[in-house]
Amino acid sequence: MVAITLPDGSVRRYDGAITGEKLAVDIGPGLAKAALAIKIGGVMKDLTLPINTDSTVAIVTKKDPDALELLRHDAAHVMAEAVQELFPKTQVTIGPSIENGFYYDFARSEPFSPDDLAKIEAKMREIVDRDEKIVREEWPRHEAIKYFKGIGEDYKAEIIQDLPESEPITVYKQGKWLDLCRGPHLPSTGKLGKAFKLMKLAGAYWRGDSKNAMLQRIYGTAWTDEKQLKDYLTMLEEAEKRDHRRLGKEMDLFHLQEEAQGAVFWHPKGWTVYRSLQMYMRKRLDAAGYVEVNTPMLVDRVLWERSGHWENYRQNMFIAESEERFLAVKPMNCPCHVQIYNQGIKSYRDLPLRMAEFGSCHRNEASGALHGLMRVRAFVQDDAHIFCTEDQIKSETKGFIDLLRTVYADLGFNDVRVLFSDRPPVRAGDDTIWDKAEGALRDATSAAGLETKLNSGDGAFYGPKLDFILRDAIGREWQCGTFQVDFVLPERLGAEYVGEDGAKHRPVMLHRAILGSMERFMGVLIENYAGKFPMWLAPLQVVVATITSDANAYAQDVAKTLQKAGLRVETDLRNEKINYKVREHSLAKVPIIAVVGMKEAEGRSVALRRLGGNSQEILALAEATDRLTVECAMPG
RNA sequence: GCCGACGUAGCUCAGGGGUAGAGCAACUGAUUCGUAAUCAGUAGGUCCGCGGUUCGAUUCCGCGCGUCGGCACCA
Repeated sequence: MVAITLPDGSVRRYDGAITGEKLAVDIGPGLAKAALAIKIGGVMKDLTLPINTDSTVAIVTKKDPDALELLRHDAAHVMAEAVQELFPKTQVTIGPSIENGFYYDFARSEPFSPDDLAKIEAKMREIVDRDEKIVREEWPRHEAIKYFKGIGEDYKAEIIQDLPESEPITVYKQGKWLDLCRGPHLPSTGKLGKAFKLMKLAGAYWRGDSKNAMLQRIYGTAWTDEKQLKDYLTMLEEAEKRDHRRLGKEMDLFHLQEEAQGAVFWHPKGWTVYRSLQMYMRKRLDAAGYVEVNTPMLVDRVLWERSGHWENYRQNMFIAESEERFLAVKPMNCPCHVQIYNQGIKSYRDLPLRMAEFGSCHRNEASGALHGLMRVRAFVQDDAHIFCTEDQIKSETKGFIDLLRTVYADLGFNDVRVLFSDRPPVRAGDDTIWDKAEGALRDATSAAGLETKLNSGDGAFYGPKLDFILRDAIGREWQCGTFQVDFVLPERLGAEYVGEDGAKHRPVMLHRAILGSMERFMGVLIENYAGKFPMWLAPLQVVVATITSDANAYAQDVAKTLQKAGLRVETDLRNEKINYKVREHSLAKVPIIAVVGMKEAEGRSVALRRLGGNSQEILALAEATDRLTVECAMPG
């Protein structure tokens, strides 16, 4: 007797083993048709798997959110079959489901062309129409290796060889085609449906290692129905519209050019936003008890040797030479901050010392890594180092987390995730120090009530760290803030303080940034707001636009009044219709258009039109000035 | 760095072995208008760079540079 418990709590009993397929038929013909897989004890399995022990199960249909993963994995298989039908000498390697879709990596001597994607997609639709049954088989390991080697699938043979002995070797057949796969899969290719689309071609290293061969990856997206597919494609279009590189050009914020790869030319408007952001940060840092410093960009190699950067990070440092001295352009500010700390004798009464710098750093990033503002070679960190005692780690960690949350909230980000990275394989400092550092950070985060996810082995070479990842308006994640506990650098660079006991002690250094890189954060802000900055950040806050040239003098008066109140204002006195002006400044994302015609001039008023709205508010000039001043005030 | 695609006016893009094209923007003139494009005209090019093939290359081929999409990297 096998007792099967269904999600509604009802129990069905069978004499022998039962498959999900039969179970679904038993429950009803509708379900039988819709069934894609079965969850046994919450684990997704094939519908054809015999169940011979008492189990709690659920039939999975496309309504189940987990069905998407199954569907996408099948899409990868169907694509692989299509590719091998069209391009017989291609080897298949791996093809998982991923967020929003799937990919498959192929090994083939000739590259796929973008035109091939359309052919492959058409072939995939044929395979779906064929509605081939998908059948699972378990093969003896040696036979499987022999088989895959025999048909020239060396990568598959390698995968099998590396699978643990305990793992059964399973093969899924769909029609004449088969693939090594752990499963589970849909019952037939027809169940995939046609809400998929091949998206792009890319290179990818075998097993993700740059020492290995480069394979050809084809990415696709797949959904349970056409509407979802269409929504996803629309979302991509929207994301493209808010791409910071595009908006940077459209809004005249900045540009990049090849003579300064990975470095930003900030235009007046972009720099206005940048400066506003920086002024805001200074205000927050002042309030949180930081002091600000500024340190050299070019520093002799000997300091980097002492700090450990020369050993651990030289490849990414720009080097300069002068009078037989080797200088490095600083990739980080920490060693310089320790130099300031080391001037004079520090007492425990000086701690914690919170030393901030908008530090201009250069890192020689791989050319292929560069990406607009998001990944640059020259950038400014909102960096700071907190020198403190071990006892102060907890309260300083908490203080930092509070500050970070405030800043993110002010900038419109409320969804923040935190990763805890522990010791990396290559590191400075011995294990006792690492035990201490990791322990201290762990204690501090739990004391601050911070939930973290472990990111094993990803710490900085001098200490464990927290990474703060925020989610933007369209759901994308950006790693911005960081917090690192460091017992190593103070030691290497000889930082000390005199304790209450009169003896010398080592301070702990907490490296921390909230925005991370100013450049990158600007990119994140542009994309998050789609260029429609909040008033206090907007490069231009008000345009005073005239209806007729008779109002020009008054418009200039209005502009001057608003400017005196500290607002960023321009006038538009051009001989154009008001429609034209409204359209142009709306497209330029100016938050307020103050329209003035003769009526306003005579009554000393303005007609305010807000970005995104289509109504006007007529206010006396003095009142408009007061209100706008309040609205444009920086938070904090 | 690796794989692939791309590089044409300020911008977005079309074109193609034989004098280089559009829209928007710019400039000039007319229009003085009440909340998302007034009309007319003018000007604008090393078709990324260097080589090669060709009577002739912006177009075809090779190399280089850059950009884009991924991969790897991101202390």
